[in-house]
Amino acid sequence: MDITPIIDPLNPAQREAVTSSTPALLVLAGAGSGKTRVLVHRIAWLMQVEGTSPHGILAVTFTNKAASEMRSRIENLLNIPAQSLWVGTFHGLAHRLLRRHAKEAGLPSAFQILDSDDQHRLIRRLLKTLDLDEARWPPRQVQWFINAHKEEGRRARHLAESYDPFQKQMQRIYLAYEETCERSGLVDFAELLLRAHEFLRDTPEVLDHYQRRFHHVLVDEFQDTNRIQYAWLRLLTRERENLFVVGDDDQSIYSWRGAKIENLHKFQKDYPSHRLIRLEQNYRSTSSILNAANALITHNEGRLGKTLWTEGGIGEPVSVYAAFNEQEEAYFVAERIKHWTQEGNARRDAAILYRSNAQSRQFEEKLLAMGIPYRVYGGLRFFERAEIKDALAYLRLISNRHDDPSFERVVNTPVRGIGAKTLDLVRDLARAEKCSLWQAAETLCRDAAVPTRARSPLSGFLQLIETLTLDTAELPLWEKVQHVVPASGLRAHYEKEKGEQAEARVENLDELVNAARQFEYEPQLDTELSKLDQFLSHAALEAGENQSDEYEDCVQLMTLHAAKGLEFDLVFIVGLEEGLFPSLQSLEEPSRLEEERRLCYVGITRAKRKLFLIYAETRRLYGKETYPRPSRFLREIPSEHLQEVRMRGNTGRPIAFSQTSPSTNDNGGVFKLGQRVRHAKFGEGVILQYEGEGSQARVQVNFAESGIKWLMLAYANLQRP
DNA sequence: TGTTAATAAATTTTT
DNA sequence: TTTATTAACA
Repeated sequence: MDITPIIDPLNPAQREAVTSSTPALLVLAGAGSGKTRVLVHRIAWLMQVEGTSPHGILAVTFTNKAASEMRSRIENLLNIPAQSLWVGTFHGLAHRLLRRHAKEAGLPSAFQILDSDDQHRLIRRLLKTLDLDEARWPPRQVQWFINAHKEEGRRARHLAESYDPFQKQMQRIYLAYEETCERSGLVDFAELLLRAHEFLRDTPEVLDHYQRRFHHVLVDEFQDTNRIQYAWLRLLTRERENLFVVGDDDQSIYSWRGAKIENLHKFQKDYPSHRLIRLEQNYRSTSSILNAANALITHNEGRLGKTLWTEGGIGEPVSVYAAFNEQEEAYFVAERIKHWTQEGNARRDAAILYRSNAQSRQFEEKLLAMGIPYRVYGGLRFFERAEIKDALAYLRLISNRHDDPSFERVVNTPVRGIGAKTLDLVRDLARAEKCSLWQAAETLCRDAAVPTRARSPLSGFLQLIETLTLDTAELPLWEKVQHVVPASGLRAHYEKEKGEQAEARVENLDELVNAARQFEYEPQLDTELSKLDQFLSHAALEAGENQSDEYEDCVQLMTLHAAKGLEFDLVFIVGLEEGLFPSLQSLEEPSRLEEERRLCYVGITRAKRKLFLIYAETRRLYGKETYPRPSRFLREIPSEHLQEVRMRGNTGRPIAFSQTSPSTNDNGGVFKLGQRVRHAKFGEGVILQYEGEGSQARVQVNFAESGIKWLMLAYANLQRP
């Protein structure tokens, strides 16, 4: 057998990892060091050389995108379909497991999945039912409470009795939430993992089966695993220590979502036979860029340690630009991108990375004004759109009458005269009888004591669902969807809605029919689950694309988080200011600050050829002018790795300067707007504006300690700090 | 029942 | 500044 295609494209460290005879392996893979390649080639090696059946391999990722990329790369490398291989996300695999063993795991066979939005709505409704004030028990916080406990493996009944009334109430809500989900046959994201874990843990014969079955378990982005995910991996591999993980502690940026870097240390303890291999050769960036990244990340403590290097050249220096304000920041970036494309480069190879989504606006405006096509990542995905979720809710009710969140969602959408009063009756009864909203509604419709004004629209709704069910019973999935969209009245409802968005909504509803049609051709999960139920699960588990116009050559705008795993020739990291990046909320806590630093590290290592680090001297934030200090991350990179740039064809005077004070631009060229200065008495500050000329020139300075003051330039004796 | 005015809040988001 | 939510209103 020819193993050269598996071995040849690898460097020594990669090769060591791929061919290791030790099954427990920790691959510390730096940014751009070829971690996916190692994973893919490892799997190929196991199958082709060690003769492991594809059946015996489990590969786990975090995103659907990563999973499908891995699968297709394996297929390309081996030139065979990799269907029998279990490659998927933690949630997808847990889902698969639970579908297979639904009964044994204590779930109804047609259980459905709640996404975060559904969960949030359910919690809000629950609070109302429990007659709790949302101001005191904010739904987001409740959601966080529940998910955090589930991720730690704790159910409501496991929580210790608390004397803190707040805590106590939270626990009660958690318990009630669990009951509601149970009754409605619903499972949230965290529940998928928790349930799968409990099931394996408590069902020895099944656990034994999977332990035997999976000869090798491989995990991507291991630094992002949370506690329950680790426990799940541990269960499957504890007997044979057959766990191969790839990760990078320096790129852990999701601890706020429960990711535990500690799992890397835990792995080392729990798998004593393991080997550790570092992938430090970088194939992405110039050494200028890597130097900056390496220097920055050394400011973090407790790292496993790693230094990226490259055989490639020095490349262009990393540039730092101090913009006057956020407008000028955007102008500068747009201008550079214009030159970049004029030099014959593609727009899609340029990216603007920011800390928070709100920052995208100014860049969009400038790019739009200059006629540069761009694409903003993030935002609602297809299956998360309100109109799509409405349609799915009808479909869910067709499949399962007791799906309370779906009932709530569409019982009066489109409006059919079922008001708050009527719904309260339904909810109260459901609560009293501990039954579903559907059952409660049925009972009420038979109850002569209920006024007809309330009864008839309600029974109309029940009738509608029954009719939809009957009418679509024999239809294939896509025709079911095609039938339900208009017959539910949703299409008409959105058609008569006004605004530009409404049109898109109707289009989306039509697109849902296409999505269903496409789904019909996709490979089946091996269950007796109806196609409809499979489609609904698919919709929850894979929320779909953000935007569609991927073919056009566009500048890419996204958050630093969204950029993880991507690479671009030209990268701008913008808004490098204290309080913005690092974010205000992270300044107090060292551990959160370190995460911000890792985020910056991730950003820097996205750049292949040229990197700009940009901050503004003045920034309008929440409608107020602020005078932030440049980010500490800039100071943490030694200046020999950085190069300050000024606007092209401009002797250090920002463009905005002439706009702000067109007549008074002569102060000897020493001071400019937004510049930091030091005053003997008032300390450090920033120049806001000035007026007058020569000996009459006055400047307004915002001092950190003393506030905003006007000073005569001639007497103030301002220094550059 | 849907619209409007006031008020509060304000990261990051793989599933 | 924008955005979401809520209370008051027609």
